[in-house]
Amino acid sequence: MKSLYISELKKQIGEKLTLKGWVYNTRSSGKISFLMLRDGTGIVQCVLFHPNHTQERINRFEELTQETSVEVTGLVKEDKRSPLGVEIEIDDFNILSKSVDYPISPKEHGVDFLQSNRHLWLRSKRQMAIMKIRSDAIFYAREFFNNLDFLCIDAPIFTPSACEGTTTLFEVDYFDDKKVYLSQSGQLYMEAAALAYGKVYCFGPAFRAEKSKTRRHLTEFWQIEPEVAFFDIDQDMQLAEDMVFYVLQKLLERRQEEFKILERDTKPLENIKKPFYRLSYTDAISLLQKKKIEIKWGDDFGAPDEAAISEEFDRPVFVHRYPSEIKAFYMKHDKNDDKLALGFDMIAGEGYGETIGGGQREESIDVLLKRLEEHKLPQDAFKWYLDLRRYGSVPHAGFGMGIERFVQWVTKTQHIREVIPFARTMDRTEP
RNA sequence: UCCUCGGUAGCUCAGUCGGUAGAGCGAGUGGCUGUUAACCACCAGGUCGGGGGUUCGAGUCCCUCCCGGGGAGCCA
Repeated sequence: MKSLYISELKKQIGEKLTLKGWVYNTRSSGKISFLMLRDGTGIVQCVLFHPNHTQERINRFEELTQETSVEVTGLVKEDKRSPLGVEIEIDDFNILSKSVDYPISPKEHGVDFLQSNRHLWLRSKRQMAIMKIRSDAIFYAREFFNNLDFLCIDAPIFTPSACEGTTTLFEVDYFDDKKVYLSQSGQLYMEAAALAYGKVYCFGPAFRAEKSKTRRHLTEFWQIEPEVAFFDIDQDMQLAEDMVFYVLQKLLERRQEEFKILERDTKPLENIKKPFYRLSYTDAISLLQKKKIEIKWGDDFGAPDEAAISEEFDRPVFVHRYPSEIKAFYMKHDKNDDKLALGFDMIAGEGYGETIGGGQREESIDVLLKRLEEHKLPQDAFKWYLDLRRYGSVPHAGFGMGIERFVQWVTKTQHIREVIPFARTMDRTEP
């Protein structure tokens, strides 16, 4: 007997085959029983019409509790009532392993309970849809860079120092009383790689010991970080725009069904066109002041400010050229105004704030040495980084996109914890 | 770290003025020939987060600790 996945059933009408999976739910109505079978690729309804079966099999059907693993043999039939278009007329089934008192019912649950049962919560329809979109977002972001001949260069996770002095790092005991830190960004290493190979990117986890307890923060998240030699800030923003647009189009093409499960209205995403808006920091401040929001030049944006900016536009906005004082030491300053740094953030639409942060890096060793001093950073920790400016330095730029921030926006999910398989937050590291 | 909200049945919650603990869902049992988070009937299920205090009497008031949610700062 052929064994197949539920996602392939539409091409199998009239075939007799075996499906392996788990019980999503059962229903019965007198002489007819229904089994919703889940196998990770989809959910299909299997029908047991009692008059066609032995009493033993009908009794055995009663043992199909939620999440029992089971093997079902039957005929694939077209059925217009089914959302899938097909259903299975059961011949026989075989219980592989029973599931007793499965804690997650198909009804409502609180965030705490679901997070504690994340290992099981992942089996639900909604989580399945989110994970498929996440998987595709990663795949297509990588594909975008591969298509442009970028090299994927992996950055280390153990790092000797901070890439931004301000953020908090997780400290790890290394050998012989040595301390290392979990990487909060691959950027510095991508700069080295860009000067070696021109166009590079990395995709990996980032760790930040920020004591943030919000629906937008994780202590462990994944980001994709390209870096390009001879790029300036404007080319960098263009690259970010092209990447976001590319991934969006692919997701809209491939994941309509998942968006439907998530009840995500895709109109706002479909309406997004190139070019995205560009807004200088200075103009953004005026815009906020015009909206009677209390903010002055030199302040950094908070989450409500970002939301206020994004609601003025029907597509993502790049805010660029921030005051250098609120940006990292490695950012190149604007040659037209030294108070400005050539950095940008991309603010996604619909109230979802900063999704991308990037900019042009300082390539002069003299300027960089001065900056390290100003930021009170230890020079010896950045010795190798300074070498990049010693041996054939060139202008270069890059950015980092938090994949969870992106997926959260695209799926319009309330909590960022739902868009990563196993979330790590300030006070939760289980399961 | 600070602000704020919460912890009552397996889950989601209600519980008035301090007076002896409730619902829906889920589980279980029975019924129903097409159900889509099915429906109908019946039924079991409680250390009211922990500790202390006030009171004749505390889920309810006070103190304290623990746990969780949301937000600020910071960030992707």
